[in-house]
Amino acid sequence: MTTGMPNGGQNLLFLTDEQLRKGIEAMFFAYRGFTADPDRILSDKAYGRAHHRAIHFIHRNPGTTVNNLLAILGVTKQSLNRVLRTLIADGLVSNTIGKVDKRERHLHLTETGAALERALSDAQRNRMRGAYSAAGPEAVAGFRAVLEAMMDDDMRRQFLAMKDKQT
Amino acid sequence: MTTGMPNGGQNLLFLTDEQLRKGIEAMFFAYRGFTADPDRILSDKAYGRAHHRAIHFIHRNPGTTVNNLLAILGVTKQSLNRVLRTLIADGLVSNTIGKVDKRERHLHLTETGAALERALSDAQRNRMRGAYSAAGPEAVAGFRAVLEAMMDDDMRRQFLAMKDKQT
DNA sequence: AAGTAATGTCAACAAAGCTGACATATTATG
DNA sequence: CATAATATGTCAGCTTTGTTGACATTACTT
Repeated sequence: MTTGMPNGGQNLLFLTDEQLRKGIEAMFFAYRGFTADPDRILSDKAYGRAHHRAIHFIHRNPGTTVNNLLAILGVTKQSLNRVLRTLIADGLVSNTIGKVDKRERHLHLTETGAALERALSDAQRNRMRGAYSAAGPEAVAGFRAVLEAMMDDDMRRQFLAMKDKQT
Repeated sequence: MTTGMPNGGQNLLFLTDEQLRKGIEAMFFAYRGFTADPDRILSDKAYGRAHHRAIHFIHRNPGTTVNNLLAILGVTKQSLNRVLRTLIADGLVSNTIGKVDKRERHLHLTETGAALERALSDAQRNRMRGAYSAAGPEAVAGFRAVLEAMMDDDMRRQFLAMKDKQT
């Protein structure tokens, strides 16, 4: 509103420890809300948050390789494999050998997988939509700006790369 | 951005599924950054994120009872007890019998506990401060508004109650 | 042909959540 | 006062999801 300038000096006046602490607590409580709806859906189906993340990013990056997914999720291949194995066995994810490089496996959601993805993301988007419209459009821009600035550099690159791909 | 008015109708136009999805992903990646620094500190000391949360909220609510802490953290008493037991055994948290109700135990950080709390929250505040000043003061207000709107009602009440207590 | 890369898998372990059962004080209530 | 409810602690067992380390297979690169 006021200046819009990247003026380091003035801003610091507002960043008391108390304010920063409230920001920290807001992240904590909000993240709980953020994951609550999908968690409820998943608990019926013997899947957990790890499955949700895999499904989400396979949906976002159809045909992604395992290695790419590992980089996005930031877990070990053993950990991801455990999740992926059940999703493939249950017919939610398909695994096709790469045409150019046959070592790679390209991951896609099946119809069933896409249906679960829709259920999960509908729930999560509903919450996000509610928060966005309660807070107003200016708030949304601020929200996104702070979150983006909070990421590690690597993650921000990942995040922005996905944006460029599919916006 | 555009108008600045609390116009409900227009806003919905901007809330495309894609935009909502980007918000969801921003939360995911930002939360990783948010916890990264404390996690690094804790991994040296055989403590985890659960210990961090307990320490944080005991610091914020000195003298809190176990039941109150359970409500804030949203875990079972068995789970909290495991964490609390080690913190007390290690001399980071003290446990005093209530004066008015002798069933209650009031929790405080010891000197050692407060020192660890400071290390942890310094790291986390530094990240938060960086994000805030990168994003600017308007963004901060928006960030907080969206996060608050994203919480479950119970959690929002907890969150605001702590604000009122110690701002 | 040898080395590197991508993937998968086994085993063992740890953190942190859960349920259920039960014990001990202490307080509240009929 | 006797009984019920509350606050806390603890044991045991189980689940999810992360970790290391080792090793195999296939395919690409040099």
